[in-house]
Amino acid sequence: MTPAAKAFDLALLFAALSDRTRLRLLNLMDGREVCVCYFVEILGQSQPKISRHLAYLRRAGVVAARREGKWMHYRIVPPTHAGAARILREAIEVVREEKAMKADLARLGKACGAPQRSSALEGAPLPVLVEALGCTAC
Amino acid sequence: MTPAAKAFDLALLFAALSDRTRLRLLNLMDGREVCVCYFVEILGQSQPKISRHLAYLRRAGVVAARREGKWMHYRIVPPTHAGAARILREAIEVVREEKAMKADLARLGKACGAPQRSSALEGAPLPVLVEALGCTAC
DNA sequence: AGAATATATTTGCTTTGGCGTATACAAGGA
DNA sequence: TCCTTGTATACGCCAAAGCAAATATATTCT
Repeated sequence: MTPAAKAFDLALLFAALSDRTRLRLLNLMDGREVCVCYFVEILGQSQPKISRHLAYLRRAGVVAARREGKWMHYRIVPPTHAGAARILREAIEVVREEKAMKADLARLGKACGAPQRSSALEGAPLPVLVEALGCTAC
Repeated sequence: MTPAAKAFDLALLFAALSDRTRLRLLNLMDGREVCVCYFVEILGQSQPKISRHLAYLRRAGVVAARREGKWMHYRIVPPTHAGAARILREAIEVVREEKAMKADLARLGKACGAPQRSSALEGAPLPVLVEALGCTAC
């Protein structure tokens, strides 16, 4: 059996990708670890809604969470299934081309580097590039 | 606006790919136009179920149908959205590696070239490579 | 300990989607 | 025209999923 033929439900991965909010979250997490408060601020959607979609992605094995004090950081964890990993990468690359997705990333950049951070984000830990993290899951 | 940034709902494409039966259908249609009766025979599932999933794929813009007498032939139609087309191709290539998908294709080959075709398929039109069709949608 | 903050989960509701069964439609043959 | 065959759709049911609002949990601060 080829390594790519393991018991992995690809349909489940596609289900995880089949929601616009989740695609936006993945786009924001591409290459960096992000704190929940940024998602809420940038997507402009309710905190429970964001949390629910993050939980969905976590159950699907697509993201992992790390707690730091009262903050939760989420990052993408590439599936061990080689084909699934290819699909996930391709999905994110394609999605990134959308105007709305670029706008999300721009807002993330602004929220971080802002001269005066948004009041809702005072004290929030900045997103960190995943390469800079200890490789807990790589 | 880049050509890849058109109003195309990628989440909808992923939803179309998020069902195992639909992935099996797409795998069988990869590169060829197939008659519904083969799907029923090879997947071993009820004809209404097959038809419903084909209708779903058609609504999602992923496949097109062609009538020939009482037979309906389905084929994949690559989305005009370049990114969507890449994702669809990648999905099919990954899915094809699964053992069960290879078995489906083997059964399709056998059902066509069989010395005595299965009784359920007597008279059914053979699948045809898409390159051999008039390019009605390419 | 008590209050405040960040996040997660539950509840109740609505929509979507999958299935089996029954039925409708379309085309060809007798 | 009737009958058969291939395919599509309608119906009824149930599970999953999306949402908003409320509540629970975890952590820090005072």
